[in-house]
Amino acid sequence: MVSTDRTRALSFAALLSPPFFRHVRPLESQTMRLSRFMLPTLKENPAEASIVSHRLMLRAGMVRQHASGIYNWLPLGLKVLRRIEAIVREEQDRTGALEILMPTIQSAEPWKESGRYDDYGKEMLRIVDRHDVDLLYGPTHEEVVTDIFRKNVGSYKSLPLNMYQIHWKFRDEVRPRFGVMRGREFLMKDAYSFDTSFEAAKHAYNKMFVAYLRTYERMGLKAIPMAADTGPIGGKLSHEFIILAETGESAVYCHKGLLEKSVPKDVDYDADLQPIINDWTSLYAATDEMHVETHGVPEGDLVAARGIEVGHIFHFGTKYSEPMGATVTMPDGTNQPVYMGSYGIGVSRLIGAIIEASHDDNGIIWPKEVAPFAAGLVNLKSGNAETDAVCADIYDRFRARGSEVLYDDTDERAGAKFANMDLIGLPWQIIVGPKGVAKGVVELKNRATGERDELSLDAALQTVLG
RNA sequence: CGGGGCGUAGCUCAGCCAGGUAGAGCGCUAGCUUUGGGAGCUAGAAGCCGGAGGUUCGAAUCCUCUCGCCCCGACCA
Repeated sequence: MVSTDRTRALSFAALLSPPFFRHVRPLESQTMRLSRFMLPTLKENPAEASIVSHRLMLRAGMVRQHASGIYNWLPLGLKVLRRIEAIVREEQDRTGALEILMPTIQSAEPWKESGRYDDYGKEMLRIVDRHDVDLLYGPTHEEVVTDIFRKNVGSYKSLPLNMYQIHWKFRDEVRPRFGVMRGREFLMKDAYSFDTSFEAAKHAYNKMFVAYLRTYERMGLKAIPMAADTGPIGGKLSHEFIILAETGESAVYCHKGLLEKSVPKDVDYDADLQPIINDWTSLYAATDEMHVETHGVPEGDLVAARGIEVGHIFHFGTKYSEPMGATVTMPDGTNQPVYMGSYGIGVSRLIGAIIEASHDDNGIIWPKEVAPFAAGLVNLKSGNAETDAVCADIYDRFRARGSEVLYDDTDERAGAKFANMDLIGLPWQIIVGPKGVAKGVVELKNRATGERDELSLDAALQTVLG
């Protein structure tokens, strides 16, 4: 039967009725009970994973591989991804950058204009639609954002401008590996700055530089900016942000003083940031391909290590604005190509990097800021009236505070519960057993240090919630 | 893209060389016992042995082709 306007109107109304909105639920009704959660943990190491972060992400039930270099994000993994995204977003917003969302599937046209359609090579996944139009799954977005700019911005008065997005990209890597650290599909924050002069663009670059330092620090990481090769994006000024980790994919070198530097707090992004940049770039730091013998660092002060690239910033001037005609009218009436930069953070890769930097033999150790739950609540004897009651109370109090706790209300044995909690790495474990309850205490375990303390319920909550 | 390896139950793997009707451990289901660091016993469910051809009375096993995945290197957020 063909739907009439009337039936269509009715069904649309039905969509607006309350049941349709049931998925939009306040925190209080989200389930954080393990018995209702999907957490497919693995006791054994999957054969497909060789490095520790990949193994732990699979074992902790965070991700599952869908195809080579392409992953499904399960509930626990998605929670971490969202937390990292939120930190990145906050720090970008703080600089005055504006969030937008560009398509994953792009037209080949602007790429033909910039010349990169031919230059990019096989890493670009090319698609032809039914009308024989050339499309591609975006590996990056300089062309698209430049197109947005030229069609919508025409005056120097609109600058400076920085647009960013947090979105999925695809690069058809020859050899995907290391789980989400080197996947083909990955979540990336990419920002693009537009300015009227080289000097102004330098300031835009510096803002991102500082924002990156802050972003990584909030995730519990020590990232070191290193002079970098600009690669196919082009330009002269570029830094990679590197996390030191044994399993890093490239060799890196830096002065040990960089490991001690502190990250600026309460930054005024309108002020001159050059002193901060100078401070961070005054000491030698370079990736393998930029490393030189004439670095001048005393033997004992040079750190040679392996690193994971978690961010890359470029200033490339008019490389795209010129061929694509992205110009603004200046005060004197002339039209001038804009000076651009682009700034990437590998959001999904960061999860792997954080685990590489923070784990032990028992599993992941999440830094507080990115942990999927603030704490785990372990009922050692589910079904016991006393422990059930205490756990229900704790669970409710967390929810009342708007904080998330993962309540293991299953009837697994204690050992299995402990092992699982250690594996998924929540910062705190609140352990409730019959003996403790009889004494009026719960046990609080710090995942990172392994310390366990018997505390009153209030003291435990105070420690976890702060 | 060069080189190597592997596809058998949800996971880890045995069986393949020397063809004969599919196995173990873990996990899962049920019951009993157990209960503070991945428990024990009993009973179960679960696999077109990656796919397609071929050889053979008979193929997980031999041959050919194909698809997928992993590892090492060269390349990349």
